[in-house]
Amino acid sequence: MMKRLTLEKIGELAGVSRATVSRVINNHPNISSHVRERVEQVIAETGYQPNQAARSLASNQSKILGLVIPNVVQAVFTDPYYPRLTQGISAACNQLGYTLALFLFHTLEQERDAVNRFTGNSLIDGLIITADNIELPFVPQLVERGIPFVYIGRPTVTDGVTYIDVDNFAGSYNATVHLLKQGYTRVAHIATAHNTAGVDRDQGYRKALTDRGFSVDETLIEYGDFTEGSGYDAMKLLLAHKPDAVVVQSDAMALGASRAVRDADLNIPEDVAIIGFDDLPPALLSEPPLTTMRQPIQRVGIIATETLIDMLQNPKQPAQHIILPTELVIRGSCGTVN
Amino acid sequence: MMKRLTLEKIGELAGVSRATVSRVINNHPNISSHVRERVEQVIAETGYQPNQAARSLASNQSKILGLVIPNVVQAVFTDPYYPRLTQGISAACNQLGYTLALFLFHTLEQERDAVNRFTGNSLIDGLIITADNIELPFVPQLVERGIPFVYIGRPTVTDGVTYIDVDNFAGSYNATVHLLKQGYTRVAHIATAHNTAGVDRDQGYRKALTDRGFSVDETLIEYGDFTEGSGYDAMKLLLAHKPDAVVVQSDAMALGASRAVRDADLNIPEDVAIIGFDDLPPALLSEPPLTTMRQPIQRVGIIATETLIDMLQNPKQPAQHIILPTELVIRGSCGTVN
DNA sequence: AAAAGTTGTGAGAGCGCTCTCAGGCATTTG
DNA sequence: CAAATGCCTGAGAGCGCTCTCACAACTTTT
Repeated sequence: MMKRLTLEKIGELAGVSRATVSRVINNHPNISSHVRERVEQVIAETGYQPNQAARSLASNQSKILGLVIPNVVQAVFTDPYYPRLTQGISAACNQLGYTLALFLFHTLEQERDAVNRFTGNSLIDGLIITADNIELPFVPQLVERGIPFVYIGRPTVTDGVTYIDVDNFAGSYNATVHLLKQGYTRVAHIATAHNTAGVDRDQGYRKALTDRGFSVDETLIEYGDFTEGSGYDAMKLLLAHKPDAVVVQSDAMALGASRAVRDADLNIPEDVAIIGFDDLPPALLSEPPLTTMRQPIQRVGIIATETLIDMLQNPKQPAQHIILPTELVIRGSCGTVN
Repeated sequence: MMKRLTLEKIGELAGVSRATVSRVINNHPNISSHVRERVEQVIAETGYQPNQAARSLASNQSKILGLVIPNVVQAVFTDPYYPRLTQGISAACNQLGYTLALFLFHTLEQERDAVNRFTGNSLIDGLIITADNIELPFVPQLVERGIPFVYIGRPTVTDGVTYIDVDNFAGSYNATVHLLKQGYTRVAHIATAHNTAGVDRDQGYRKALTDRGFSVDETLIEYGDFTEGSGYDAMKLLLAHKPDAVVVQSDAMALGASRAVRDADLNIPEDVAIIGFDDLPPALLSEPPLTTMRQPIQRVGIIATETLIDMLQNPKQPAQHIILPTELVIRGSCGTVN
């Protein structure tokens, strides 16, 4: 157990001042190359690591980013969406020299005074907010307190908020068009409520129908909450109206829907074709494999992180709205391939 | 955007010194109650939050715990195990006033010099290490450098290492015994290699057989890697040897195994009974619902966190080995209930 | 009633870093 | 050749806390 090293000690060993060592570590220009080399050698030999707390205090930045996942209860367990997103964020953090702190809320109280954990205590430099279906009460508060953050998804109030989203409208539109082009005429929809992604996807579905000369039949639209079970229930209801295809707003619900179809002794895709949304691993394993609209989830995480760090380094720039495209992945459940 | 508050300013407003305010915040004894009240009132009115960096620097502890999940690539996406564990850890952190930092490794290089991120930079106070199947190269290094940590699972070298594990041996033993008691005579096993949990479960399976007078048939044992696909492959191989039941080391593999059974046009549990391990949500949704050995995953996370924080507060105590029990959850796939 | 112990508070020295400022030295300019 | 400019380095002042020490004001002991 060796003694704790400080800048001072490294400077002593290298025969320079603390300030110079600091410059070397922070890659300042205007350091003579032989001094830089000597200092770097001493650092390598001693395995010196700068004290983060002292750095934070002196520089007023912690190099820690916070990832906020509210509403943990349902989604996090069922859906590989969050792990995948986290994966992307973590990768970007590692690469850019940031540490990732995870904030899950387990009680309403924690959610309520969450803002205080991020305010004026120099714990985190910025936040990545993910929200599934409930608009967070603290998003406006974050704006008000001037905490830098990016939002994943599209918030209801977009003013001055930087967000990263996928093109939900186009994704749903294209999925629906794909089915229509195959000749399906009763294309149903399992939607979700209370979230902007769901609204956008719903509009994409409707627009596709009308664009291709179909009218929207409200009895062919049911709502779920992104869980497998809700997809099952919704499909049960839809089957009464004899759809020949269904566009589902998530893979998990699509899997539930196919379970309902099987339970009704119908076949996929012969009796009912199904298209999901997400392209998470379970989609591939279902029988038949699920056709789905792929979201670049991991990329969303990476871009969110990069965008946030960019905001930190260049404040005062206007809020950005980044929309990433989706991609239709055709597999067995939509009747195009056999 | 109000001015940054400091202890000094709060003291000024309350008419006391910085030291006294610090005492109030840290709940020191020997403060007169009227002073304490006045200070607390000022803090409440101003919304003052102590600067974490300064605290860390002065007190030499960051109140940040690190969660290390190596080997991300495969498991994290497929398996709700990690999200669930994280959930438990996060809950405990929130409750005990710690912040949770997440460390995922995305490259071998990151894994290799991970230790340095935790050493002598006062970033984290302690670590929670999870490992799935490969023994981490840095566990001995952590011990050597004196970084406080708890290990989730059982490490291969347990000396001086505090770990939290579930009773894998008993779980697997009891699952096997349950099938044997039902009258199944050719009970197969889908095991895993290179991890202590797998070894323990394998031994439990074998012991159960011999205890009840059966001999171990090595052709009835195949290996997977915890993924659905590997369970499918293993079961395909096993079916050649006509098992009438199978004990599987994870739910994900059990789901793969049931897919293989269905693909062979056999029925569960009539032709082959299945018992999984974990009791994660998908188990409930499979057809028939999966009988499984439940692990208290979330509790493991909570206890790991509590144990770690206890170690931080009381160093010098001996390493603890905590083993939590498992519980058999009987559903449709094992032929006991219809 | 003097000595000893308690309790509550303030002063002040760090913790290990960053960053401004000033100055030494070498190089360029008028 | 003096003056101006640029490059490199050190000194030193914080950043906002914690924690020891000292001491004043009481209370208890002898």
